[in-house]
Amino acid sequence: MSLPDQLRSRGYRLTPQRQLVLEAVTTLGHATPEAAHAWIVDRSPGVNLSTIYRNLELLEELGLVNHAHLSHGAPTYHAATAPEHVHLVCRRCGTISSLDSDAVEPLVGMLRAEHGFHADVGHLTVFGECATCAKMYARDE
Amino acid sequence: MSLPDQLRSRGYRLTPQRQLVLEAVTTLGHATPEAAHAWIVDRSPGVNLSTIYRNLELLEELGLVNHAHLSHGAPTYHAATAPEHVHLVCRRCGTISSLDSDAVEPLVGMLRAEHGFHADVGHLTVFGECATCAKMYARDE
DNA sequence: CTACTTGCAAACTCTTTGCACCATA
DNA sequence: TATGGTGCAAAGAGTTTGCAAGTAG
Repeated sequence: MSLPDQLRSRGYRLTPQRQLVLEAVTTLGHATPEAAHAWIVDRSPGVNLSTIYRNLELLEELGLVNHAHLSHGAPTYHAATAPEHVHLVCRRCGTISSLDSDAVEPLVGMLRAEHGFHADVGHLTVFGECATCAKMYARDE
Repeated sequence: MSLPDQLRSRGYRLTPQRQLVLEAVTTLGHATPEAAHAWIVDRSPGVNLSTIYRNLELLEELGLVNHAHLSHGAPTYHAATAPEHVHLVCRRCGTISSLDSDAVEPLVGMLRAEHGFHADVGHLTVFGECATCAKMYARDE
């Protein structure tokens, strides 16, 4: 269902700001509220940060975007249309890479079968050390 | 190595506050800075929140405690002496359960073998819906 | 027209920092 | 007694909210 229909069917209105927020998240791929705001202000000055927050929340409620917590607190949003993926975050260099959800299917299946737990894969973030940093710091510490 | 030795060997001092912070985290199991502070003030009034923050940071640097991000931003600390575990957080009821790290060993091994990524399992949190909530909401939405 | 939205500014929460006094080693 | 540590208060980041003016339907 398209954004206008999604909105109207629930009594919300279609505003330029809402379209921009969705567009920003879709285009940026991994967008913090701050980053989305910067992208939007670039093409439409005057849009307020609080509007970004309100609309990210709304779009998430509608299921059009999701968020995950990469690093210390800054939530990162992606469009729900993007293929679902797991994040790998390197705590040394901060690099964020994506991993197809299929790769964690065994884990998800096990959690469901043995613990009845329905994991939200799109929200899953694995912290650690990326290949590059692991090599670089191999002999330290 | 004990706390006093850990500290002294790096030129830090042993203070009652530091002992309390470590004790709070060990006792509480899952402690936010705020929770640790409450626990400490209970037995030693006057200890400041900023001291808790400073010492949690220090203890983590020494490898005596670890933290994970459960829910929206509030970091949760555990003693490093506790067995390493993964957190399962239910986004409906907020229940936090633990899962032995062995259970995710296949995933960790795969990440290392195929992506060179060294996952920090103790920091891993899986969000989703617990068995109870999954049943309760099965027919909604 | 009416109710939903927005911009703006203030309020909030969580965390960090500067500084003078205090206490460990 | 020489640092390193603490309490206190103020400053910061990130996010939320109240309200009057604006606008989609």
